[in-house]
Amino acid sequence: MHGRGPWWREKFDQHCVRITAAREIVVNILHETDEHLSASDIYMKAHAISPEIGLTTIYRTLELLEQMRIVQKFDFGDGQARFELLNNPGGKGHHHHLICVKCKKIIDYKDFIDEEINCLGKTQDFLSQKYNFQINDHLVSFYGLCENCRGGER
Amino acid sequence: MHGRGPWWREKFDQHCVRITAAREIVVNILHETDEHLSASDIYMKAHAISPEIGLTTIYRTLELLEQMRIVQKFDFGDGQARFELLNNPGGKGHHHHLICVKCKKIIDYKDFIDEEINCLGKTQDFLSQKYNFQINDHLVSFYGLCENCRGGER
DNA sequence: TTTAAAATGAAAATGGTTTTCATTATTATA
DNA sequence: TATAATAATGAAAACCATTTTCATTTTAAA
Ligand SMILES: [Mn+2]
Ligand SMILES: [Mn+2]
Ligand SMILES: [Zn+2]
Ligand SMILES: [Zn+2]
Repeated sequence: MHGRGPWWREKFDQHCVRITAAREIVVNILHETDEHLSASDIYMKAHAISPEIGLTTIYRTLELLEQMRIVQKFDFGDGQARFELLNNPGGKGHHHHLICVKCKKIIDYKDFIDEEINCLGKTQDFLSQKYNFQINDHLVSFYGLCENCRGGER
Repeated sequence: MHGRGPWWREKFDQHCVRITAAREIVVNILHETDEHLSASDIYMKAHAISPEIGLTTIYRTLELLEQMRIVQKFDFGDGQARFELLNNPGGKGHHHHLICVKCKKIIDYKDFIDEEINCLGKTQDFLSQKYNFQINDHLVSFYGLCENCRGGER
């Protein structure tokens, strides 16, 4: 059942990508947080662990991890990409987002997620037929104002 | 029923924002296209009409229009923001997107949109209660590979 | 070993977007 | 109408996340 090494090893192997110290550190950082970290967030955390790691490597690693479908990249509208692990065992699992447009607070939610996925599934099947698309992913986000930011705008 | 002037006039009035030539041109450009234009797309079109308009004004106008909820800003993952009119009479109306991650082709779809909106409505009501959020918008997008880009990857 | 390929960091370049600032246009006031 | 206050504008510069370049180091293959 269990392989030897971490869950993402086989994905590295499949893609003929080497498991280096820097890459391991990046995956671990993402594994240990439940925030949506930016490249420089990750850089700072990595730097605390291993100061010789460069920001460039962080960017390159994240792109690699994205290609291997180990991480997912998001734009929450604050001017920098943010990343989170995808399909990691014991992780949050697939979820959708609730985003405050003012303070950029992000809430992961799974309420009604099954209904949503079910509904999207139908649409997805239909669209992939109609437009001859190979659909791999979807994104559902709600935008608004969080409790704190609603203050002045009632 | 009908006011005097274009449909967006009252929004400008409400926000105490002046209707200037540049702003009118930007709205008209967005009105006449069914593409998802970037700021520099709009700049080029505006420049063809009225060469003295600066790119800065395009950016400022777009931000203003976004605040007034006349346009909606999107990130489709190609490194620049793209814009489309929101709630314009005779316009496309609310729709969702199908995006090719390779060539960045964007398809507007409304298939099953009612079911989707209905489903999302429930979630939205629930979330706004649970998290005390004022939800103003949602985004639904499918990501994948279009007909052309699927070629090598079957 | 020896050799080829992959990974890395520092520095520079890139490019979309924002800021600054001086000027011009519009509106409010006298 | 004249005058003052405010808003809008464009050019240039600054900003800043991300990418590219390039020389060096690490790793795997022969
Ligand atoms: Mn999340
Ligand atoms: Mn659209
Ligand atoms: Zn907030
Ligand atoms: Zn495509």
